[in-house]
Amino acid sequence: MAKTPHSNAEKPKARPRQRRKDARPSEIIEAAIAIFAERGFGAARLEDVARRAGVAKGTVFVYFPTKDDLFRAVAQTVLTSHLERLHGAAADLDRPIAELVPMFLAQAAAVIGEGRLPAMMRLLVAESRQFPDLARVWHDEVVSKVLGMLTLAIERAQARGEIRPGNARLYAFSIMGPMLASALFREVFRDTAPLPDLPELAEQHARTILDGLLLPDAS
Amino acid sequence: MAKTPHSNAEKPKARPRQRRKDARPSEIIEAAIAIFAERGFGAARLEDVARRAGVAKGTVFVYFPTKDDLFRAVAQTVLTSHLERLHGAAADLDRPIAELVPMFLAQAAAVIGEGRLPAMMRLLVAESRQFPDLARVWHDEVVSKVLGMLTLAIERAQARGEIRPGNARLYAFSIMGPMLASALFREVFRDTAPLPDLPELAEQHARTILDGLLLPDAS
DNA sequence: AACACTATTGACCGCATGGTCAATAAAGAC
DNA sequence: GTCTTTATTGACCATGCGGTCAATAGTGTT
Repeated sequence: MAKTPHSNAEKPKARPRQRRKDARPSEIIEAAIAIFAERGFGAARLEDVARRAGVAKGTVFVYFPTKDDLFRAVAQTVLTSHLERLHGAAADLDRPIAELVPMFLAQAAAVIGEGRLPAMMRLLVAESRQFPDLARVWHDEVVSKVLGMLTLAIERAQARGEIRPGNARLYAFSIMGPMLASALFREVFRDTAPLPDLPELAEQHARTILDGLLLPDAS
Repeated sequence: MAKTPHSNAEKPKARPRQRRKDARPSEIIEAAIAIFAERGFGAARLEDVARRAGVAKGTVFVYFPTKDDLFRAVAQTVLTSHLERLHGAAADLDRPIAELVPMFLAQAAAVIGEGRLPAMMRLLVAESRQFPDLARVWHDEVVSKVLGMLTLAIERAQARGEIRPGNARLYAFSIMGPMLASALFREVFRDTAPLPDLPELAEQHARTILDGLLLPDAS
């Protein structure tokens, strides 16, 4: 961990102090998201968060009494930012499953591809033991809801005779699983492996799930 | 983090010292796997690892100069223990895909359900940024190989006209994704949600992937 | 301009824990 | 039994970082 030789050729700017009580929390949270995503919760230093937020270390503690509290705030922020998008998709569960699945997966690809959800997933996976309450909240607010929506849509389609009988919840796993897996894949192997193209995966997986891999036997 | 009131009604046994140079490393690694799995790398204390291995803290450092080294040893151990099983499965890539996929998924369900691979996955996901070299090794030794085998099997089946054309690597994601996702799901939500039954998922997902969700239109 | 209020600061503290090492005692040689 | 070797120990050190707080300086008020 060699440290830059400390060349004080120029001081770090000493920007004049500013008072912006109400802008601070979100700025600090934003910085924390970046730092946590980069180093993980345990290895992240609050001083780095502070610097990134353009603030002194003490200021962080003014708004978040504890590192844990900051992490909770981060999780909560990312969560709510995604909840809104989720509510939007709650409509049209009764459309034909052959339309719904591709839409669903394309949507998932978009969310995963752009936002900070994958990084948050990584953090939650990493810290689920240290913060079981956060795991629970995310489960109840996101995972369970998404899974529930999908399951419901599937059951309705089954009732309509569109798709095969079978455990609807497991079908939901079949549908979502590859998207989640590839989201984490991208996080973990970002610099190591060729990353799967999300929209392409979404599109092909939708077709696969609906029609199956097998070609009709032409023999 | 209240500490037990330190009732020294009985000392921790003071077991007589033993010298077993060659048995130590594996014992320590075993203990480390347990502790890391339980608390994560960052939060794990080497003293706990030592106690669990029935050894003094200093002894750990005799065999593993650094906490990082211990983690690497842990990752390496779990890796090799799974590599053997992998080689076994390398055979029969040319069997009909309709047999291969269910076998593959059932195998995956078994490995995930019993061993310490899910915990190791969690650790790797968590620490992939701190230990990019480990991420790379796991990718090259496990992920890439599994994906490669599957991809190859799929391409051959395509050449035989068994299954649809399409990006074989993404097909591999479609096949494995749900198993990986549910492995992590179980790790993260172990105490929070009803856990999907792995063999059942494997079996149903195999059928879904092969035949698709849609029923032939009987209208 | 003087003042009051308080957001902000950064030097400081304490603790937890990774890491060291001189002392100790098992195990074997004789 | 005595001696040698060295695996093992646990008290100890050093450091990094979470967390505190008296001092400081924006900002609005008069």
